[in-house]
Parts: sequence; C-alpha cells; structure tokens
Amino acid sequence: MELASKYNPADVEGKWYQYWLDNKLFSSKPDGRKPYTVVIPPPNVTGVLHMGHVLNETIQDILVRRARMEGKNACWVPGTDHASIATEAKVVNRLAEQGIKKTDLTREEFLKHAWAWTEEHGGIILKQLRRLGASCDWDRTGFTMDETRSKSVIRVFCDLYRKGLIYRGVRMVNWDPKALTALSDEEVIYKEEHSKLFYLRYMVADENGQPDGTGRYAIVATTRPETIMGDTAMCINPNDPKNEWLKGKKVIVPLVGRCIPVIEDDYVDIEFGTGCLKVTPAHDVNDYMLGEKYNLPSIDIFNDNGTISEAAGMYVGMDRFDVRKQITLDLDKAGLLEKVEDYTNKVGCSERTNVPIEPKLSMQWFLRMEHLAEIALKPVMDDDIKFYPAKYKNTYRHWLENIKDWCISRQLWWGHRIPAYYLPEGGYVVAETPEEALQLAREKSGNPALTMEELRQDEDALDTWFSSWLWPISLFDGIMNPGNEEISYYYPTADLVTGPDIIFFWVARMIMAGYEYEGKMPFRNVYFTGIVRDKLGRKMSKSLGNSPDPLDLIDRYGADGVRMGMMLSAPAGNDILFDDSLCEQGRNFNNKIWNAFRLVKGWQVADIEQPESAAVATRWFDAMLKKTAAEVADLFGKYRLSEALMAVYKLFWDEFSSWYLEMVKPAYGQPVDSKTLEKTLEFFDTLLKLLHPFMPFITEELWQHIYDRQPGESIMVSPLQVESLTDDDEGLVAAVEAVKNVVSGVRTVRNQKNIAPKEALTLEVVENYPLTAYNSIVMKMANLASVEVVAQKGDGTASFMVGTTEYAVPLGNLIDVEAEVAKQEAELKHLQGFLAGVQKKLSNERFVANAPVAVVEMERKKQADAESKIAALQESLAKLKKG
RNA sequence: GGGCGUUUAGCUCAGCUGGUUCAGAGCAUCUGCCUUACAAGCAGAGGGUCGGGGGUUCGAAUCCCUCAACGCCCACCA
Repeated sequence: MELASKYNPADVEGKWYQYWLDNKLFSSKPDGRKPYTVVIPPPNVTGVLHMGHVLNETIQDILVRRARMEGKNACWVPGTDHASIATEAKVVNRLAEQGIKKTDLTREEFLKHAWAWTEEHGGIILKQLRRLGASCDWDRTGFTMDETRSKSVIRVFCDLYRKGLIYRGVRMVNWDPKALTALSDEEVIYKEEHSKLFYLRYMVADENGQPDGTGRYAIVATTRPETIMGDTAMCINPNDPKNEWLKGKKVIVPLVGRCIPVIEDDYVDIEFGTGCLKVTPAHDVNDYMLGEKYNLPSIDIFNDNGTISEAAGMYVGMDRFDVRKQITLDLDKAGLLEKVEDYTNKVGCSERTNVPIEPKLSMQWFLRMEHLAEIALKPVMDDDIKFYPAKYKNTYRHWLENIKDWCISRQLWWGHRIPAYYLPEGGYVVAETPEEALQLAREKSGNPALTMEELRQDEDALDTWFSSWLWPISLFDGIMNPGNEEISYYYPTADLVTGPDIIFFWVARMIMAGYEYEGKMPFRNVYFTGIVRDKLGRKMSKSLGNSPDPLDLIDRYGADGVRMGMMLSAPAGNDILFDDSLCEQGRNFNNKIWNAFRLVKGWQVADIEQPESAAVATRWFDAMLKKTAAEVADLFGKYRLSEALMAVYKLFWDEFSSWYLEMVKPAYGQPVDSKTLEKTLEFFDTLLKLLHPFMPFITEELWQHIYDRQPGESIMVSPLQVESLTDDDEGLVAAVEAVKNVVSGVRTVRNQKNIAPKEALTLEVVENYPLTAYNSIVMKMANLASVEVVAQKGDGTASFMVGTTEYAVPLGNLIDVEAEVAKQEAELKHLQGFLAGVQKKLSNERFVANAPVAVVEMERKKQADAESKIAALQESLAKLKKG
C-alpha cells in the first residue's frame, strides 16, 4: 500500500474508536481476572471539556489501558454530576433571558425546565471524551441524580439520621445572597480585598439612653458600617486600660440612635483599631458567639438577597454595598465618622457565584463529622490509601483534625430533596419514601387518619457532594443492593485521579462513606493532578482567553498528539504549564512512528543470510526493549507517567529509529533477510504496545497493519509481555553504548572536517580493540572501509577517546594540525584538572580511612584511567607538534 | 498569623536514604546536511559556581541552620 509521508490522525481516530465500541472492548463484567476499577470524577452534567479535563481524563485512560494490557479486567466507569448550585444557576439565568423568574414557578415547573436543560446540554462532555480516546465503559454511564444514585442518597440520608449523625438546627451559616442558599464552609473562598476601615463614633449615653451631654464617645473600627443597624452591644477587653472608662457605660449606635450596652470580653483584641468592637450577632460568626454568651438580642437586618430588611428600620430595600457607600456619607454628614483608612482584609466569597457571603442565622441540616473524620484519618496516615504526591497527607490530616459539622442542606430545587416530612401539628419524620413517611407520621402523631396531603416535605435539596461522596459505591449499586456481585468485584477501586482542590469536598468524604458503608477504602491510590496553566503560569480562564479548546487542538494535532503534549509535562501534583508547542512535539512523534513503519513495511524480503551486524543489532535491541520495559513498569508503579512516556519516547526515537533501524537497514534497493524482518516486526509490535496507553489511535492503526489480524482483534487487549533483563543483556547494552560513542566520534570528525557521510573511512584503534565482537555495527554505522588495530596511531589523524581506548581517523591532507592541537590541549587540561582532584582525594588519609572500600577503589581506577589517557594525549600532542 | 511546598542549562523538569567522571533529560539554540522512512527530519556541538550565606562530613545538588523570592493550603482580629 502507498503511505503518505505524514500521518493524518483524522483518517483513523474515528474509525478505531468505533471499532473499539463495536467490539465492546471497553466493556467489563465481573470474571475470574483481577479487577482494575476507576470511577471518573464526574464532570458537571452541563459542562464542556476544558484543558483540566484533558489532563485528568488522559491520565485515567493511560492507567486504564495499561491495566487492561496487563491482563486485568479494567473497568472505567463514566458519568456526570448534577452540580446543584451551578446547574440551577444556569437554568435560572436561561429562564431570566426568557423573562421568567424562578419565584414565579412551582418547584415542579422549575424542575421540568432544569431537566430539559440537562437533556439538552447533558452528556456533551462525555461525547467529547470519546474524541480524546477515553476507554470508558459507556454502558455503565451514571448520573448523580439518576434513579439508582438518587435512591442511594436518600437511603444514606435516612440511615445517618437514624444513627443520629444528621440533625437539624438553627446555626450561623454561610449564606450566598445571589444563589439564595446556604453553603458549606468548604464552598467559601477567602479573597484578599482592598477595602476601608471606618472609624465610627458611638456617643456615650446617660441612663435614659440619650447622649450624656459630655460629648464623649467611643470609637469603633469596622469594615462593615452598613451593619450598624444590627448592633446590639459594644465590646471591649476588660484588661484594656485605655477603654477602662467605658466599663458599665452605654453607648448610642450612630445614626440609628439605639442605646446599647458596653460589654467586656477578652475575645477583643486590644491592639486592633481602638479596642472597641461593635457586636452584630446576626451578621458575624464571632459576634454571634458573643451574643449567645451575653444573651444579646439579634437583629437580622438583611433580606436573603442581600438587601436591607424592614428590621433595620432604615435604608430598607437597598443593596448592602450601596448602603455602605450611602451610610458613609450620612455618617460623615452627621459628624459621626472619625476617619477612614485603607485596609486589606479577606472577604469570604461564594465559590459558585463569587459574591461575598453573608453569615446568616438559619435553620439547616447538618451532618456530624467526628465519627466520620475518625474512620477516615487512619487509612491515609497508614498509607493503606496512598496519596501521590504524599504531601497532601498533611493537608488531609489537618482538615480532618479540625473538622466542623457539614451543612448539607441547600435552598435549591435542583438536587436530591431532603426526605423529611413535617407533621401538621409540628415535628417531622425522615423516611425513604412518602409512604413510609406517612406510616411513621401516623405512629408519631398517634393519628391513623393522617393523610399524605397533610404532610409537607422539606423544601431543601442536599449539597451536591452529598451524592458525590457515594460515587464509588453507588455506581455499583452498593447502597441499595449491598453485597451484590458488582460491588463485591469492583470495589475498592484502584486509582482515583483528581485535582487537589477537591480533596476536602470529595476525596476525604468518599473515604468516609467508603468505610462507613462498605467497611473498606473506596480506592487504593489517589493521584492528584496539578492545575493546567498557560505558559506564563497563569490559570486558564475564559476571561483571559488563554484556554485553548481541546477539540480544536485535537483537530490540529490529533488526539494522540494532544494526549502526549499534555503528558510531556505533567508530573503528579505539579502545576503544568501548557503550550500548544507541546502538542506539536506529540504530533511530531506520531509522525516519527508513522515513518518508521513506512520504512519497515517497504522492505522486500529475500532468502538471504542475516548479516552479522543485523544479528548483533537484534540481540542488542531485544535487551534495550527489556530494559526500558522494566523501567516503564517501575515508573508506572510510582505514577510517574510523564517519565514513563519519556522513556518510551526515547526508546522509540533514539534507540529504535536512530540506531537499531539504521543498523539493520538494507542498502537502498536491497532486500532484507527474513530473520531480521521478523525480529524487527516483533520489536515494532512491542513498541506499539508500550506506547498504546499514551497514544491509543496511531498504535492501533499500525498494530493492525504490522501483521494480518483477525476481525475484532485489538492492541487494546493484547497482552504486554516482556521478559526481564539478564546480566548478559546488561553487558550487551553497555557494550553498544561504547559502540555508539565510537560511531559518534567518527561522525564528529566527519562533521568537523566536512567529510561526506558517504565517503568510507578507515579507523585506527590504538593497541587493543574492546569492541571486536561489535565491529560489524561499528563499521556499518560509521561507514568505515576498515578498522585497524595499531600500536601507534598514524600521522595526520584526528583522534578521540572512548573509555580508555584511543581511536584515530587518518585524514591525509585534510588534517588541521593547529585545530587538532588546540582540541587535544584543551582535553589534556581538563584531564589534568580532573586527575588533580582525584589525587587530592586519594592523598587525604581520612578519605582513604573512612570511605567505603568500593568508593576508594573507584577513585583509584579513575586515577589510573586519567593517567593513561593523559599519557596517550601527551604522546599524541608531541607527535602532532613535531609533524 | 500558622502549615506545606518550590528554587538545578534560555524554558519545563529529573536527580530516592550523601560517594559509579554527578552535574542530567526533553524542548529551544548553534553548525552542517533536501543522504529515496521521516526537513513535523538527519548528523554534530555549545550551554549551569545546583537561589544567597553558614554548618556537619574524608566527601554536599543531596543532611542541618539561616536569609530571600515565589506558590499553595488553613485560620473568627472586626
């Protein structure tokens, strides 16, 4: 067949993906083999593929394909996450574009829109994953809100409730005024902000609550003047001499006119501001604690959407940030603003909507964490579950040791609705189904006539992560159907590949759920990827426009090229600086493989003797292959995938293409012997297998063409078996390294003297030639007419050393004596310096006395080698200068 | 404020418990080549006082201390 000189990925990628699907090569069923399970970190159902996914999914696919070729029953389960807040926000936005407000819809109507949106955009990302070559078992595709997963979530909620781990109560929570829901602590991101510190005057009051006439006032420093309407006390430190005079006094909230007590608590930092703290129990976590402690009233001055409520009595209906501006003006006008300073502080913002969160007192559902944290800590500390890189163990431990209860309720509709049902007369029951709830409610109320209509289900939905944490279990139906064949076989999963940003949200919680519900770890290893940045180190983001579209990259470089580009610089845990040029390198490599294939396939076979050089070459490459395969296996074991790829890359490009193929390549127009061809095809086959996890498409394409294959056969499921390296192999590899150095030496001479590669040369070897057994490949690769062992090299030669042997190329009148002298003098100088160093070491008695014998011996050998080299050089120089 | 991590060639990184000529790899650069597998290529070459300083040791990129720069995580100083 006629092959183009360039590989075109578009011609083959779609074809082979379909072939894999048609032959059900991704699908897995429990059998007698060892399972290798990976569950995908479910991307948002309405998301689209970005570079972070490409990194993450490529790594998973590499691991899965590798395991499959190692003979394991590999099962990679795909799926998507309903992403409660994110998806609901998108739906709300779309409705808004159509002029529909969420508040105008019933829950059912809204959910209809949400499902429609999900169906429209859902799964796009899974389709895109196919372009990358992801070998997921698509028949197993899960969704965190499909039937099995939903039922599992509800069952677990009820179970934890019954165990007393879930409770309901009024607490200070993080409120997102844009999404109109509570958030967990993990969903709050603290951002540094350049704001102002306002110094407000609180006039001292008399017993009637009026200014006491002295004109005296306390000064309070605050970043949030708009909250003064909620002030119910002022607090000083009892040990603060400068505020001693305020003890027992009352002060008047500026503008508001309310008279509030001065309380004392050593929570207050004497050094900060004036040492006076305004206390707003409804809108600050610490103030809330003070309020509880001193029984202060709490005035909630905000509406859910961040505007000022009726309770504030002023600025009602205005947005909190507008009020900050306005109240500053009003305070100033009233002479109650002492000063304003620039100030940098951290403001908690919603991870999803990015707006500053508002601490808010509200009724929410919580999950107690002590027990779960306890069972999740040990396995990671003991390395039953291994983290790569291990540094995240620290992070993990710190979080678990300082854990707070998890606020799991969200004031959203898109999600799993909390299965709590309120009774007409108060109280509630928790049950998996409405029927069960009714039953329980009748028992609880003692009213057998109670109807379903009289029960009111909780309006809130559960945090998205409350379903994600069950993912490795619920995907195999382990919650609803405990101990079933699938969960028993596939669980625990092998590797989890994810970003460190969700170590708390997801990884830690999966470990908790894993032990709580399966009594076992959910995965054995966690591979934390880095963040994909652009080549300037900036995070990829839509607003910067520095994020390439993965599909566009695939169009340009092929999926294999993109996968390789991504992997070339992706050590675990380090951020990766991505640049299109990396894909270019990947594409170039594809092309290299393609062309090597063209060469080999173009050979004609003839019934001829195998040349000596080819026989040596095949033995050598066989050893190289074993050596590299062992290295690669070792690197995979350590999850050092980019290094594994680099090892195979060098094996293919340098060892196989540049050395081996050149060693065995017949002269132009000449046929190859069958032995050599056979071995070469075998090597190619193994090389493709080593490469396949990284570059699935091109390897399948070529693998199918190397030999005639049966329909349905695939490299994907062909076992990768390489024998282990022997001592003989090691010797062979070392010897050929020396051969290469000799060949390079000759080539360098050619380069320097401008001698064409075609011109055959003579090579002199001084005294003894350690590479006699490899002479055939030396001659072929260096294009030598002859190799002569001489007692002394001839006049007019360019020489070089390999090991302790000197080689020389006679140049006749091409010799440039001066240049040769300069070169050798430089070499001599370097060697003398080196020798001096070694001698110094050896003359140090303490070194000889203390260092291990082997090390001292090594130094002695270095010394001897250097001395003999120096002698040879000096002789050579003397001769050159004479001549 | 606490904790963790990073700093090695122009760029991205590897160098494990100190000792094989240990200062490496890939890319980039430079030189010469359109040599019928591949110019998306071939052959060859150059390039670093291992962030600074101090210490331990016969010996330090590697261990200890310290300083500096950068990054990440955590934390209720308004």
